[in-house]
Amino acid sequence: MMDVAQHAGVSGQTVSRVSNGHSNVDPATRQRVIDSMRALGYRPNSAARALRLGRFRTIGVIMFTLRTFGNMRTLDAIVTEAARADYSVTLLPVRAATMDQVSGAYSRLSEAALDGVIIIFEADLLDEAKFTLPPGLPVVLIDSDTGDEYTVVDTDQADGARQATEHLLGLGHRQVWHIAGPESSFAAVRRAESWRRTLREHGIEPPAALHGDWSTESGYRHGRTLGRREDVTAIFAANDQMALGLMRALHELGRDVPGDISVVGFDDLEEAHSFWPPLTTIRQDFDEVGHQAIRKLLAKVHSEQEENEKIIVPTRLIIRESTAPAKAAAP
Amino acid sequence: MMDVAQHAGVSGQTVSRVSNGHSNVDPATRQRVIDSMRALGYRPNSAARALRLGRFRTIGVIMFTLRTFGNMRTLDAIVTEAARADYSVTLLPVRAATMDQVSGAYSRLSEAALDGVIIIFEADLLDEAKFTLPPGLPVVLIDSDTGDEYTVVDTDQADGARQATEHLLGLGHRQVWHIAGPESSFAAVRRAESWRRTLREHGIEPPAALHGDWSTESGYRHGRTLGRREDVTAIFAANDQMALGLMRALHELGRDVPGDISVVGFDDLEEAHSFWPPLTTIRQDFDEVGHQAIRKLLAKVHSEQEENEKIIVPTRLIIRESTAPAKAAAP
DNA sequence: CAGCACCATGTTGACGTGAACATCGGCTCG
DNA sequence: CGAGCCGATGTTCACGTCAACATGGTGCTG
Repeated sequence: MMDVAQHAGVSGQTVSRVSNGHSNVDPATRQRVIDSMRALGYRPNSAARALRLGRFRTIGVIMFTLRTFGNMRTLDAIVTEAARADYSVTLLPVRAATMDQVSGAYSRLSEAALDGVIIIFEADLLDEAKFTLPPGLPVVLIDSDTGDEYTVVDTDQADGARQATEHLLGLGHRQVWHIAGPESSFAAVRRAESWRRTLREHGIEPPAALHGDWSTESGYRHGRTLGRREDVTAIFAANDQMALGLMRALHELGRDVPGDISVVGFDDLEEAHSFWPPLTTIRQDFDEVGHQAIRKLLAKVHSEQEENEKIIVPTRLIIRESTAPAKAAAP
Repeated sequence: MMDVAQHAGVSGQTVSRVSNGHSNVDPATRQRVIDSMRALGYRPNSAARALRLGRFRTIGVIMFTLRTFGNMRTLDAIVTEAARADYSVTLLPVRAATMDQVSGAYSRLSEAALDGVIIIFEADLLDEAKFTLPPGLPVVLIDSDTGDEYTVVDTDQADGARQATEHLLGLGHRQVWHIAGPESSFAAVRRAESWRRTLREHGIEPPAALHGDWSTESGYRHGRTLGRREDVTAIFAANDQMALGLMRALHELGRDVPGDISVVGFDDLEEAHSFWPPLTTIRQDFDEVGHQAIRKLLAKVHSEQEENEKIIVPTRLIIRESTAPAKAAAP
């Protein structure tokens, strides 16, 4: 900075003012400084700036894996939204649920240059991790369980599962089976609970849920089982990938979708409309989740005095060709 | 830091030594300092540290979109590998190819606290962007075009396309059609070129490639066209998503895969093995790409004196059920 | 026992920036 | 025409850390 100042024949402070776009600088001087910055290839040192200001203009995102569609889309939305506010996003991966890993993330976290963090995290792991979150660091949780301890942005999983189930019931199906996600997933548990509740509200006793692990493979496995049962006519899978595996199993078993069995997924993958048949599913609004998460987090960062709140982002049923009215039942 | 020093009755320097794990500290003193750090909730200030050391332990990743499978997997690998070396990863999204966006990325980049950047970027855009890359910042390119200007980690697109094409020819198909990616994509162009070259090497004059935009939708569109042609028996799609859309179109047209038409994709999506039918495709080793990119970048960061080089990561044909021998041709 | 090496710890200063305050000159207004 | 004000610019200092050097004490060697 001093080099630029000398080159332009001004003081360092004036350079600082130009580089921060402050008002009280003579246009001629400003131009001279800008030219000098160009000439000398000056880049402000963000470490010094952060040190001086106590702010980093960076937020951290803690997540287990990038390999799921939902996490990726959420991250994408967060990054986009953060960039709009001129914040950078730093990724803090946590590989596994071991205590080692969590404290590893902690040591990185505690040293990281962050103004706040967004956590996309299965609930049960948060219990271990929360002890180690640096105090005073603003936090927003996405799709996770918590008391009033944090601000949470939450997709309306329950309503999505209800819509899926009622869609199938509305088509005349007498029972809806469910391929759930892993029991360790908060989202999966809520989808399963809502499915169960919705059936009961319609006077139907739900069968046992089959638990998968979100993978197509697990959907396929359960599909091999369900597909052999003549009484199964409607299946709600807790995500699109399991629905895909499920449909593959049904194809192999010669069961027609939707002729024999209707299938609903959850997520609305980019590809879902090109599955065979195109998949009826529940669309999540990841962009909105990311948007709200950043909005709330930055509010906390700037004002220090934000109440914790819970934001619910709605889901929407997308009807395609994998669902059809139930065949008339034998009287 | 001074608070901790006072609390432990030592000097700031000793606290610094403890916090950096330096050797020459009496175990008793070290313990006292650690206790004080705990008691006071001390966290080292990374801005000050970065200012002092001139290093941030952070690398940037510039990319257009997180919404493609390949980018996501590559990013995942980069983050994992960086974490292993105790580096953080900051995302620098560039939305569109407009000059506005590129200079926006530049202003963020030039102010960002980075030791180096990895660019996952279509080639033609790099031309505009390269002018604005801060000089002296170590750079590694992934899957992009360049002279010797940068170090590049590159998936062996050409060999993958060759394997796909030869696999189909080996099954007895007389011609292989190709649904290519957008012409603006370097990877797409190389796959298309290699497909063309491979056919010529086998004495076959390639038909015109059909250009999609990587989306299932574009695969579907071209599938509607190709599927109507009786002479088409083998199609190589430049990614799995287009292959998926293609197969949906073929199903709709009543063409059997692989009975009537064999299909090969590229990428090996997590879901590809559950497509209907399970997709024969080319697997890319994203983990290796991420690993090599980080390795090379950190080498540059640490030694300043690294030659630019080009690393080629191999691809592999995964044979599933979407390809079958050609029917015996009429004599 | 003198001399010296070595270890634990303390002191000083500089990294680059921007807020707060200081200064200086010109312009307005009574 | 002088007082006061305002805008442009300069000066000083502190942010938290760590490298380099300084200090003082302990123990070993010849």
